[in-house]
Formats: sequence, structure tokens, C-alpha cells
Amino acid sequence: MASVSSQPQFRYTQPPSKVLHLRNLPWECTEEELIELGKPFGKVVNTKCNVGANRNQAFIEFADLNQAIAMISYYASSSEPAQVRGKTVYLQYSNRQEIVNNKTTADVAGNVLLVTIEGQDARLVSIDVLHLALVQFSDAETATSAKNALDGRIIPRDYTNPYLPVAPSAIDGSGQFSLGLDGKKLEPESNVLLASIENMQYAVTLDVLQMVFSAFGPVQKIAMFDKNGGLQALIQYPDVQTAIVAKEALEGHCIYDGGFCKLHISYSRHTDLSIKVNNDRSRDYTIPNPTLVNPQPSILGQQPVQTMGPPAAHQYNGTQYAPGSEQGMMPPPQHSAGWASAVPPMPQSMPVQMTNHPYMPPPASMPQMAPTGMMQMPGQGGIPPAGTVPPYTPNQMTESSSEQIQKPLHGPLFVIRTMRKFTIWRLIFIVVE
DNA sequence: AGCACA
Repeated sequence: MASVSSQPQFRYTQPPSKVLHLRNLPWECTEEELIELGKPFGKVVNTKCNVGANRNQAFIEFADLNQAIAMISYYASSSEPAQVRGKTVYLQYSNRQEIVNNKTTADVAGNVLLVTIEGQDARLVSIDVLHLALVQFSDAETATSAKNALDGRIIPRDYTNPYLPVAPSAIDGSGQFSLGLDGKKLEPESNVLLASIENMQYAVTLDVLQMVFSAFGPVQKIAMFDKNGGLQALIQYPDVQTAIVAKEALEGHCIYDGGFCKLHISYSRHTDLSIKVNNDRSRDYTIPNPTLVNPQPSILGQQPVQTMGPPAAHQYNGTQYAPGSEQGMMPPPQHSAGWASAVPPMPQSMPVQMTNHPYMPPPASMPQMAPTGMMQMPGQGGIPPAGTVPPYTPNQMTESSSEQIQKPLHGPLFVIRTMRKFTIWRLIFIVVE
């Protein structure tokens, strides 16, 4: 009759080894946790986790056999079992004398980094970008230090950094189709966006569009028109990069809560809109106002604080958006400083502007919500920048008109709070051979 | 809960 002890792998006692075999681990167990577990007993020189079909086994290798013995001995008599994440793990000497091949080739420091780019517009990461973000380091030390410095770090897209181009077409303005990393044709980028509004239960006014699109940079011109029974608008930014950010962030999102006024955004073929007249459908915010010395929100000559990279190529510091991605995707209030500082300070106390627009009646009962929290973007409260010229007057829709017209649940800034992150790339560095 | 990967 065969006894259990005749089966080597199930012997109750194993010959000592400086390698310990652990089982019943949580599958999330990391090598760091293994090291923590073994550290009290000696120097852990190697580990391997996520072993076995269930990935719930692991190995710990000590520098010295006595250290492994110490750990086994301790837990053999301890009232508290060894635990990882509160889960009891079972220890025994491994039937191997060392952990072999713990480091895969991907973990062995080499001089080439494999970079994985996550993000909404990862396709826009061109070779040129990678050439600067990644490469081929001359030695493993450099690559390793770069990995340590950058791995998992959130890299905000910084349009002020001339060394981080977005895509060739965005730089040379040739308007030619560029190819994505997958070889697919990309729509030529433009500083002018074409926005189509779907499910337009509420009126989308020029002010609303200006407010929403100004979240990404100065809006120079807007032209609204009807097409195919729906509303479309052209929104012009001073530069392609801003338009890219706006498009990536807003595409498919709704200006109002409840799926209303869904935006579909593409790049226009235009680069400079010809605004014949300023009215409720079209506006040129760049037209100098004689009464103002500085009519245009000062996008030139601004020197925002640069938080990373070389000096700004222009006024717009994309890094200021980065914190917003970490907390509710809300751009910080100071974001407007980059382009709208010429707009009179407009603190949080102007929700009335939000309600002055002639919204169409909502389709159903609309629970009202306090407008607090909607005005976290100073200067963007529907008041056009200082360049506004007559006959337009943003306040022409008086409170009296708003009283008899129901308003959407949230103001247009709803979309700002719910939109996509500002194209944050997360670089994941893996050192390969 | 019982010995990996290449």
C-alpha cells in the first residue's frame, strides 16, 4: 500500500531549502508582499509569485538556508499563520534549491524600452513623439532609470512643449491625411471644429457653445447653422492643438445631462472662419473692440507657469489640466488663466448667467438643481470675452424670460464635468532585451 | 492548499 510519503511532492516534511514554496496566496499577491513576508527572517534574494494554474502559489528564496529554516520554524509553531492580504498562506520548503528564471527577458534590464501608450487618442502618438519620449538608450542603466522615473507616471499632454509634437499634420498644417500608428487614415486635424448636435432637446446657443468650447482654450469664432434638420456649428481655435484637445474631450458627450444635445465633433476643412456679422448665430470674438485696449483674451504674451518641459512655445499650458483628470475630471479653476485673463474676473457668483439662456422646455419634469458647482470655471459663464461687439448683448435674455422657461437639470458645464479626460497618456515602461 | 518557466 502506497503511503503518502512515497509521493515526493506530498511528503509532509520536505528537505530544507532556502527556497520556500507558498500556496493559497491571493492572486493579486505581489513580489513586494512576498519580500515583506520573508524579510523578518532573512534576506530575500528572489521571489516568484502568481505561480501555478490558479496563480496562487509563490516562491521565496532566502540568501541563506538558515533564514528559510527560521521562517518555516516560526510559522510551524506560531499561533498566527503567515498571511498575505489577510489570507492564510501555507509554507513549506520547496523541492527546488533555487528560484530559476525569476526574471523574464522582459524584466531583465536591457537598453530598449517597450512603451505602451494608453489613452483616448493614443493613435496620435507619432513616431516623432516616441522618438522624444522613448528610446533606445545607450545603456541599460539609463533605460532603467528612465523606467523608474516614468513608469506609471501620468504624462499630461503638453501642447506648449514644442518637443512633443502631436502629429505631423498638427504641426505642419499641411492638411494632409496622416497615418495613425495602425496605418489608418486620420482625419486631417484643424483648428476649426465642426460640431453637430444630436438630440437637441434644449436650445444650444452661441453662448453655450462658447462656454463649453472655451474650456479648452480661447474660442476665436463660432458660426452656427442648420444642416439636415439639425444644428451644426463651427468653432475656431487659434491652434490645432487646442482643437484636438477639445474634440477628444467632448466627442460623443452631451452638453446637458440626460443625453441631450450630444456633440459629434469632427475637424472642419476651414482654418479661418469668415464671420460676416455678429449675431446670435455667429460671432467673431477676435474683433477688436474700440473701447477696450486689449480686446482679445490675451493669448499672446502670456507666460503661464510652466510645470514641465522646455519653455512654452505659446500661451497654453496643457499641464494645468492634469489634476482634473484625477478628481472628477474637472479642470481646475485656474485653467482659464492661460487665455482668458483679459476677461473680467468672474468668480463663482454668477449662476444667473447660466439661467439666462432661452432654453427650450425640457421634455419632462425636470428636477431642479442648485447651480452651485456649475460655475467652477471663472470667466466661462456664458459671458463672451471682452471682444464682444454690438449688437450682441449677452444679458439681453433677462431674468424675466428665464422665469417662464424651464431650464435643464444642469448647465452647459455639465459636459465639462463629464467629458473625457484631457488626453492623458500613461506611459508604461517595460525594459526588454 | 501541494512546486514555476522556456
